[in-house]
Amino acid sequence: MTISLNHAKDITPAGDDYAVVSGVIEMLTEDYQHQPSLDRIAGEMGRDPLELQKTFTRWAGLSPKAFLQAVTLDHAKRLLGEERMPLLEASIELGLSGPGRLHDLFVTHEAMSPGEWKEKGRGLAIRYGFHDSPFGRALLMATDRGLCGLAFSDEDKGGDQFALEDMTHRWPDAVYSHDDAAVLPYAERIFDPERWQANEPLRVVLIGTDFQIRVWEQLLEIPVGRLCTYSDLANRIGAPKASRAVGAAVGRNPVSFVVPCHRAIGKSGALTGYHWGLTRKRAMLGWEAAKA
DNA sequence: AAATTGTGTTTCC
DNA sequence: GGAAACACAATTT
Repeated sequence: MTISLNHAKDITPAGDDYAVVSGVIEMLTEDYQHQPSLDRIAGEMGRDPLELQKTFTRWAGLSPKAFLQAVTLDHAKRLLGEERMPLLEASIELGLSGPGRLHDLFVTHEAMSPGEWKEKGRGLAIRYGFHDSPFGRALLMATDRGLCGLAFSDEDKGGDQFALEDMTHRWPDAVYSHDDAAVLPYAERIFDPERWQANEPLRVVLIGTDFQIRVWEQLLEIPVGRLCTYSDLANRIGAPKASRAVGAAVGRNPVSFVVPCHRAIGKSGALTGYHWGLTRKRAMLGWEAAKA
């Protein structure tokens, strides 16, 4: 029995779609110098070329070939290169420097310092749930004040259990309750670019140290399709030599994707690490390149 | 290209 | 408090 339903509207990947697509992405980004053909890719993965291309295109919004061009290091370098000279000035001119200004996702955020967290955090209720996303199975967490966590679950890396523990370990004193329905609106809103509107702001609660929050706020100023180096971020928070510390803070961002930690790269243009997998970071950048 | 040194912040004794 | 670990970067072999 094969699945013959053909809902063109349903973009959400089902089953092993994400596994297939991420496999392709991995292959392409590891091997982009050889510019492997579609047939070759499909052969390697034991899939039908036509079917593979359809799946990939439906999922990523661009063909494997286009993706190959879009997400190689060349792309990263080009984006960075275009911005290089005017980067500091341009970023300010675009109104990026204003405190809590508008940004691409129209996210309104409020910060919770560690002190606040310690006092009020105990007993703070966090609801969480799992939903499919363009980047695989996502774990969302929310307080009554807004979204506070977004993670991803991979079957081969511990699945839901691992993702959940990774997140709950960050705020051990909170009270957690499983409630898929409660976070569904967030899932629908976050992964639909059509709804990134000012009249539909997304409320986010940032829980972290003072330094981390400064870094995360800077991340929020990076527009879709643009990249930023760790040292740029360090400069913008007024700690030019702290790029390494910035990297560590970026990596600890609890609200993955919404706070666009995937748009931070090394100064050389190389894509550095990603908490939820480098492949997913590439996928996000490719997805955004296609939307932007 | 790889190893080395200088870094700031957080975490874990 | 101090050491070790980091999603970095600049400088040396």
